[in-house]
Amino acid sequence: MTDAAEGAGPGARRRMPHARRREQLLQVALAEFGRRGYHLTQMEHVAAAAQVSKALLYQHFASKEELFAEVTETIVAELTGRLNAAVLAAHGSAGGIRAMIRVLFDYATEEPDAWALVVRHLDKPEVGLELRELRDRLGTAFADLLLRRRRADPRLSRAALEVNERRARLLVPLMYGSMLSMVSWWLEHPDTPRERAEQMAVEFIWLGLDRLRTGERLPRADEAPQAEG
Amino acid sequence: MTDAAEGAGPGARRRMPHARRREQLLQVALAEFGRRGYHLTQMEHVAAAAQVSKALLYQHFASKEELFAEVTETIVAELTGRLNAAVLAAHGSAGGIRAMIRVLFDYATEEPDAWALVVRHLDKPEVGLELRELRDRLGTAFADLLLRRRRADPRLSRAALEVNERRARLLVPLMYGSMLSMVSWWLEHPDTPRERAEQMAVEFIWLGLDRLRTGERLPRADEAPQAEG
DNA sequence: ATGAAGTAACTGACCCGTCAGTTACCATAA
DNA sequence: TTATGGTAACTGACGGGTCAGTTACTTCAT
Repeated sequence: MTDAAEGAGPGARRRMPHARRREQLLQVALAEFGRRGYHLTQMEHVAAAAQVSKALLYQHFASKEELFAEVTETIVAELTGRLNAAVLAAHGSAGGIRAMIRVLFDYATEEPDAWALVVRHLDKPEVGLELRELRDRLGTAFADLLLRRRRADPRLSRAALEVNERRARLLVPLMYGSMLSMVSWWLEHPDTPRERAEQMAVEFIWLGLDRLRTGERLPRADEAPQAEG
Repeated sequence: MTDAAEGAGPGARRRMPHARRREQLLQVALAEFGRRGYHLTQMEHVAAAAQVSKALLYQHFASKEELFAEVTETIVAELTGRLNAAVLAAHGSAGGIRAMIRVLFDYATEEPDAWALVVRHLDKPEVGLELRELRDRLGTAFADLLLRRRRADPRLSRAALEVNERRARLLVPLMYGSMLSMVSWWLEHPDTPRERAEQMAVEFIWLGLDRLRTGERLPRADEAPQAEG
């Protein structure tokens, strides 16, 4: 992006100030890690992609792990921030769902490498942990959003609220999984219009969420329910 | 399992016939790969876990890749088989959903290492592909199940059927993602009763699926729908 | 000239895969 | 039963390639 238009001259792109170089390296590293995953990415790949020697890379980052950690931290911070902002700005839970989904589609489109890192390359156990934390943090925030109005309702007893909370927490992985899965699917099927995919996800999740407010609602009986008790 | 009770004697467990040893090695390799993922698992780990030399391992499997491929192939075949059987044996789509979810919970409980391999360790790109194929195969089968009755309905035009099909395919990643995500979440929260998690997933997905038969149904308007058009 | 930006060449460790050699087991004959 | 030879299961030790991280040196801006 910024690197070809940087130094103006034809082959004269070298000798950047420290901070700018660091930024560039982070960007390049993100792309490499995103494309190949942690283990298949070598420090030399990153250096070569930045048209720089490996040693220089090590003057900016003490180790491969540190570089990777910094990259993922950036991603997680960015994505969390976007989602939080979107959810906070949205009106009610339907708007919140639509906003979250839109953020995810946007992010996956704008930053495909970062997205790949988030959803596919969990090979580094440490990162798996971090991402699960991200999911849980988002989940909690979202459950809070859903329950905000109910919490403010003075008619609801503390016990009833707790039941609601537990239900909401159970719904979180379902929503989260559907969203991620839908985005990934859509990326692999570009012929499908994004609007359709988004709308489908919103409605699917919204209907599931509906349970939270309307209470239990079993599958219709018109189709031989479950065979066993 | 069978290895401690095998040779009877205290330290006398060695020298198995070819086929049995091969089975044991596959089992051990599955556990190792499942726990550490492909790249962090070394052939020596597998050999050591089987209380055998690395060289012997290489007499059964030509390479690390081949060993891994054989392991994953086993898993995919097993899981696909179970799911297909469950869906075929179930009555209608509600039963099908419940059956699929039950299979997934069972499998994750009985074979935690295999499960980990399926949902977490996608670091080998090749395996990621295989698993996406698995998902697509299952998705197609499931969409077929859902549409079976509609296809047999002579009143539905070919065009109407096609719309249904397209909708069904869009729903597949949503269902698939929710199911996997719910199982993974439940494994991390053992205090939640499995029945609750299962039931929640069934209802969530069932409601989402409901769209397929009832047609479009937008989120309720009681909550300031979406902000923009 | 001074120091920061940058590199080529190098080191050490790790790990896949191999090979020469050893051990347990089994068949057949004395 | 016991000796003998054949074979399949098994191992220790090492070659060879790869890759994270280092060192000693050069280039450029001010």
